[in-house]
Amino acid sequence: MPYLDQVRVRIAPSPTGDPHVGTAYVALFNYIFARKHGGKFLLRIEDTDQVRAKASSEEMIIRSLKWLGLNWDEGPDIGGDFGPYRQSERTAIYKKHADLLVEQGKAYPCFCTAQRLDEVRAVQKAEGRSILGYDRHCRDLTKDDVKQKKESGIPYVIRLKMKLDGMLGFFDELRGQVEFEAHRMDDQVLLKSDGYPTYHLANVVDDHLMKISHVIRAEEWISSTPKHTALYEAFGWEQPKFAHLPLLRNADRSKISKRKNPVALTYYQRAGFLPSALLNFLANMGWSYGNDIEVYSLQAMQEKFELKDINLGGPVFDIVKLTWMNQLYMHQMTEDEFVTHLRGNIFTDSYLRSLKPLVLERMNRFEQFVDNNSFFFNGALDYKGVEIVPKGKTSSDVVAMLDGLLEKLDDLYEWNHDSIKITVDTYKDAIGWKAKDVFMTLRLIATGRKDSPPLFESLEIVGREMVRFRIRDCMQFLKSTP
RNA sequence: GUCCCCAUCGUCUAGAGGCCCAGGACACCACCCUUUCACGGUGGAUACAGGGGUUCGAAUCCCCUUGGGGACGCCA
Repeated sequence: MPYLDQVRVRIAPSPTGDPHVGTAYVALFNYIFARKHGGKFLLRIEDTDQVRAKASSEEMIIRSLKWLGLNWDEGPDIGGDFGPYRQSERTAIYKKHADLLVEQGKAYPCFCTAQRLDEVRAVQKAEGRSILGYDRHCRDLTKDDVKQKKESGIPYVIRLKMKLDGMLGFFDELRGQVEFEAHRMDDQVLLKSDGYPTYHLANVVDDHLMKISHVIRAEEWISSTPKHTALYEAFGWEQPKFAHLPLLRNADRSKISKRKNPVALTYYQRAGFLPSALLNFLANMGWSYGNDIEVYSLQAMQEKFELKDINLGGPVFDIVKLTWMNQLYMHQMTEDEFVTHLRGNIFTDSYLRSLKPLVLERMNRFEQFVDNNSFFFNGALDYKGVEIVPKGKTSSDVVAMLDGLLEKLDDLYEWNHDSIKITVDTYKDAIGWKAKDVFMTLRLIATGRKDSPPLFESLEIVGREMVRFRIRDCMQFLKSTP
C-alpha cells in the first residue's frame, strides 16, 4: 500500500441545492475509501454564482451529510490545512493559476461572444460535422490584438490550449486505460468572463493544492477527464488516480433523474428512510460484500472494500428493494433508537412549532391532532375515492396541468408560501384554469382532504420534495385509473 | 451525428477457464404459521444479448454485431 498516508478524497456537492442521492452515492464510496486507507474525507463546497442564488443550499448539503452520518475531516467549518474550502472564497487562487498558464503560453484569452459560439455550433451541426466545439478562433491572436481588445473593454474568458494531435488518455482505476484523440477536445474555458472558474479549473487546482490523491466521481465525468489531465500536464503537476463510479439509473436505464424517481435526500429523510438503510442499499449498487451477504455495516464494508471490485454496469435504483432494506433496519432498532428516531426525524420540535399556527384553530381537543393532520407526517397518500378531477375537466387535463405545474415548482428558488402562491397563480392564469379548480386539486393532492389548513402554508411545510412526490404519485394514479 | 463507457434472472448481484444444465436477495406465485394485518418459514417460476474465434473445456479470454448509457456549455 504505497499511498497509504496520502489518501485524501473530497466530496463536491451538487450545485442544484437539494442534495441528491447520486451525491450520497459518490460520497459514500469516497468516505469508505478514505477511511479504509487512513485518509481524509474533505467537504468542498462548489458554490458558483448559480449556487449562491440558492441561499440555503450549503446548509442543506451539510445537514444531509450529517443525517447520513458521513462525517468529513476537513472543510466547512472544521478547518484543516487546505482552506478555504468554498469555491467562492478561492477566486483569487484560480485567477492566479489561470494567469500563470497565459503567461506561459499554455492558455489564452478568448473574446468570442456567446452569440458567436452559438453560431459556430449551429453551423457545425448544420454541416453535419462530427466534432462539435469551439473553433479556436482566438487561439493565435497577436499580443497587440489581445492588448487592444482588452483595452477596449471586450469581455473575455481564458481558454486552455489543448494539443492538436496525438492521444489524450488517462488510467481509470476501474476500467484501465481510456484514450481520446486530442484534436477532438476543444479549448476548454478555464476562467469565465465574470472571473469565476469553471469546474475544470477549480477542480484541478483545488485537488492539487489540497493534495487529493484519488478522484472518485461519477461516470459522467469520463469524457472530460482528458481536459483535466491536460491541465495537470500544463501546470506540470502529478496526476491523481481516477476512478469513475457507474451512474445510478431510472427503471428505464437513463441516468437517475427527478422526473422519474425521487432523488432528493430530503425526500428520503422525510419519507422515513433510515440513513443506515439508505447507505447500505447504496453500497450494494455496484459493489457487493460477497458471500451472499448484503446487509452489513459501514465498518464491515470498510474492511472489505476494494475499488477494483466495483461493478461497472449502471445499477437501477429500485426503491422497492430500498424499502425492504429499510424495514430490516427498522425492525432491528432498540426501544431507545425507536424513540430517538421519531423525536429526531418525525416529531421534531421545529416541525411541531411550524405546525402550531396552522392546525390549532381547527381543533378544539388535542385528540384531533393525529387524524386532522396525518398528511403532515405521511409519505404517499391514498387517492382512492378522492375527487381530484374538477367538474368540466378530464383526468388527462389534470395530468397535463400537473405536469406543467411540476416544472414551475421545480424552478422555484425559495420554497415558501408566498413564492408558491405567486407561481401557482401565474401558472393558472397562463393555462386559463379557474383558481378554484387548481387550488382544490392541489389541496387534494398534497393533503388528501378538502378541509385542510391554508393551502400554501401547508405546501410550504409539507416541503418541496414531498409535494413533488405526491403530485407525481397522483399523476400515476390518474393515469392508471381512467 | 461523433467520441467514450458498459452488458448474468423483471431489479440488485455472486461468478476472475472446469466446483455453474449458474448461487443469493428484492419483487412475484403457492403453501405453512396466524382471530386480522404484518413479520417469519418452506417451495416455485425466471438470466449468462447474438454470432464467430482461442481452448480438451468459456458466463468467465479475444473479435464483430446488437442493445443500453454518458459526454460533446462562459453547468457542475
